[in-house]
Amino acid sequence: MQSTPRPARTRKTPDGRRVEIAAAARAIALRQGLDAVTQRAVATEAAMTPALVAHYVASMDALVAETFAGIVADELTELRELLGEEGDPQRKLSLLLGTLLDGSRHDVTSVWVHAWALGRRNDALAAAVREQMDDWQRMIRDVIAEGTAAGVFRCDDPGDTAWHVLAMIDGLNAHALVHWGAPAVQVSLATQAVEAMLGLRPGSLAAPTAGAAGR
Amino acid sequence: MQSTPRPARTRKTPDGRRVEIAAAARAIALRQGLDAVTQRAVATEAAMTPALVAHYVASMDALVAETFAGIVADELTELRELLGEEGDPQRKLSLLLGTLLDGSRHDVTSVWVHAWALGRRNDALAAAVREQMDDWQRMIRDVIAEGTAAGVFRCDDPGDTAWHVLAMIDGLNAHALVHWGAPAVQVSLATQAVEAMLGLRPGSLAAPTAGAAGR
DNA sequence: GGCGCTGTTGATCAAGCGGTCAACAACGCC
DNA sequence: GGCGTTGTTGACCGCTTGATCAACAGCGCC
Repeated sequence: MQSTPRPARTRKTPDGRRVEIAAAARAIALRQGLDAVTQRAVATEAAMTPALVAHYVASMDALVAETFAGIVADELTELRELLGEEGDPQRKLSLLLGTLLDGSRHDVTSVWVHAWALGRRNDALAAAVREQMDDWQRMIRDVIAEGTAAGVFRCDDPGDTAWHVLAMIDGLNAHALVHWGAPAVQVSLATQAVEAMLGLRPGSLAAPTAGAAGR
Repeated sequence: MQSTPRPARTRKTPDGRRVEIAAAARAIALRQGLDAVTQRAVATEAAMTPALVAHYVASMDALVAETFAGIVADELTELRELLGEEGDPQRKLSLLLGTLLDGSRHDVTSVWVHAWALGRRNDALAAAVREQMDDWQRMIRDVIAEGTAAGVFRCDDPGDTAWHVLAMIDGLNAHALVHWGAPAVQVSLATQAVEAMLGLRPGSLAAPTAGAAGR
């Protein structure tokens, strides 16, 4: 009847541990927020010792920054793949709005909001936030530029407009975190707004089979 | 040569102390962020003992919530006064966008972002956030409703549209916190978007003597 | 089958947090 | 001028955080 059955110390490869730590950090960030990514929380989640987490990570600030970057970069990749299947710029933009505003991504939005807040005291995180925001803006800018090149959109500066569209999406999602408004209304109004910014006829960006694009 | 000249204990009225504490908390929130409002930080700022802060405050969570509510409620009052002088709904809305997007309120925006993040673990703060967001939405809704009543705006649901406008403003300001984009471009695009949502002719919401409205 | 490289651990540290409490002392009242 | 009310204080407590380090022990290699 051994009271503490000796935790059966297992020995794994450094790369394996690093993967486990990253996965645990990501799970915690999505479930409880980026500020819950602490040495001990990650250690518990990954079933290891806090000291081991510290051993594999330069600093907790760095781990938080990497976790943030990983989450939002994957989200971007996912969306790029979804949009890649669509050729028409209008439908592509419509799909983008519909997907990002469908209310199924509260966890990622929470990570964004926490990152903006925590970036004030975590330089690595602040840098990662700037980098990821730039990546997202570029993606939207490319969609818009594609449309203007095809003569479908009319827009002075696709870069500026992309920033605005991104800010609108982030603002709506951040609000949804506390206000839980109906996604459908948001998509409709956002679509109106984007149509105006791109010189499109009202209604020409109608949602494509709304809700079909699962996460 | 007294080493510690005995801090000369002063005795003030409870109300006076409460005011001092509130002022210190507000200063810290605006200067360093809502998460820097700690017992010790407030005590240092207000030149008193941490224990005295604890004595006058139900809990630090409550103080943080009150500090947040005070800051953004004052901001709203200020804006209401500014808008009250203007009679025309179009110019009122234009003034609203121009003022809130002039880039001079990073400190308050930071407080908003921190509140969204911290609200997850501070129930009192979360409640205050919902309350203040509702107040802001009502203010914008009234401006829009005024315009629709006058037959100038065309809008299905002023409430929904107000939520959208507020989200857009918050998103743009949150972005400005890390992206420092040019305010002028933001105002221009936001104006286009709002015009579309209110069935206005492009250009009819042109900024009124841009930049004239000081803080 | 033993040895050593190296992954792993528990103990421990300083710092910072919110909150409590008995003791102190300023100020007004009688 | 003494006294009591009450605002104020320092010394704590328990807790959580990130980080360090000597010591331990798998696992592969010879």
